[in-house]
Amino acid sequence: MTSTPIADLWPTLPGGADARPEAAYRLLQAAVESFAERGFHATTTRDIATAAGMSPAALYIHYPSKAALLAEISRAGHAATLELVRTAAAGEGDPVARMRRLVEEFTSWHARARTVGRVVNYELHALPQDAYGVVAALRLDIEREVTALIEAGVAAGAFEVAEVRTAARAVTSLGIDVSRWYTDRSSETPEELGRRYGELVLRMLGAPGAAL
Amino acid sequence: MTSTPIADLWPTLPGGADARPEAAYRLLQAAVESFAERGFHATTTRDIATAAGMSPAALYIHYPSKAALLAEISRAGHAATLELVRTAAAGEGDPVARMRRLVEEFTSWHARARTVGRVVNYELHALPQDAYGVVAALRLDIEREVTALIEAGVAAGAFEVAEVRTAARAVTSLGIDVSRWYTDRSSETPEELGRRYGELVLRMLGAPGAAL
DNA sequence: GAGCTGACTAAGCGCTTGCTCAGCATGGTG
DNA sequence: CACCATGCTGAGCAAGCGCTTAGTCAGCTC
Repeated sequence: MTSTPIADLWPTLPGGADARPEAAYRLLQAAVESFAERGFHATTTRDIATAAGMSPAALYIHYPSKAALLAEISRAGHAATLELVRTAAAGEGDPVARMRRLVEEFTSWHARARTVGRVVNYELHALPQDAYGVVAALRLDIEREVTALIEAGVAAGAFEVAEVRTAARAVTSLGIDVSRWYTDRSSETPEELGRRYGELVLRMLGAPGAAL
Repeated sequence: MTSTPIADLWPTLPGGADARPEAAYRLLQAAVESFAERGFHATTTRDIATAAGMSPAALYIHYPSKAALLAEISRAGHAATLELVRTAAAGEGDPVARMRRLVEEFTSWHARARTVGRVVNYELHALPQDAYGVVAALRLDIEREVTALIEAGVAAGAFEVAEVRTAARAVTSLGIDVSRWYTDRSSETPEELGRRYGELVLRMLGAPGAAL
């Protein structure tokens, strides 16, 4: 049904501090797909449990509530995105090369993991307040990484932008919105899309010689 | 509470083919704000009716269902967006000038009318099937207008893009996503944001001399 | 003033929701 | 063998949902 690599976000059985039994993992997977397709409020605990091959009551053995499932998905999804952004921003090369890599991976992630991406970006309002606080902090960190990289590029004379914060918004915006519209039937692979968006963003930031 | 110019979308009493009594208008306004803030499924008919100053039963005198309210909001919002895009794309000047105006107005509309914009772009999955068909056709028309304008620019030698469809996606994507993140507390006015996004998009499309 | 209409409300129906609980099977341990 | 922890199910509860119904009332028409 879906090609989302959920396994990247939650290690299953073999070790790892937050490893979880297979049933809890199946519930996460079912919740991600239901929340992404119908939204949090339109998804019932019966939907999730049935998709995971259990009765509704079994859900409450592994998670205290439906909202806790959402919180865990949102937390892990944001943490993975921040990690991806940090790795690209702190990588090798000049600001132009690092920005290119950042956009390529940010974009292709939002295409590949679009089901997780939808939950992460469009179900924030359904999060319990304490979970929202955790997630909001992660989002701020992501924004800060992008802003800092643009500033580094400007300082190095590689970028030229009127307003760094607006440019940073535009960069993250482009990537996030991919999870809204990308589907199995899209003509480009996530990686192709990432490469093209990388080019578009470099030109947008005024990187000289970023042609085609 | 909100600064959304809902009045632009639905003429009230004085004439017009689709003029509607004040109570129906109040229900629309209340529904837009509730759907935008909490989402369609988390909004109850009691929420809407109370915000409009009526009992829940009064809603059903003016609209056949909660979903019909959403359908009307989505239809009118999409129609207004298409009109805005058509006007800008068919306006005066070369493709560069028209694209600049299109992005400026598309962006500032999504900032100004962000409550309507959120319902329009993020509650599509809650639409009844027939209403979805109408709206999907309008969305396709919007995409086609943008694509055609980019193609005109490429033909005139003013733009240079690897893939027209990808570039069109990026342009609309940037504008749509504004309705997700823009708030009262944003540091830029909708018009400032529009102007800056206009510049960013022209550079993204490879328009020569689009500096700053 | 009788008769009618359109906008509205109080009450509530039938159903679904998130979640609970008593009990059952399984398998490891003494 | 008895014991118990673990993972689960079937049945179901209280609350809240979209929507309906019967009836009220102001204002218009003749």
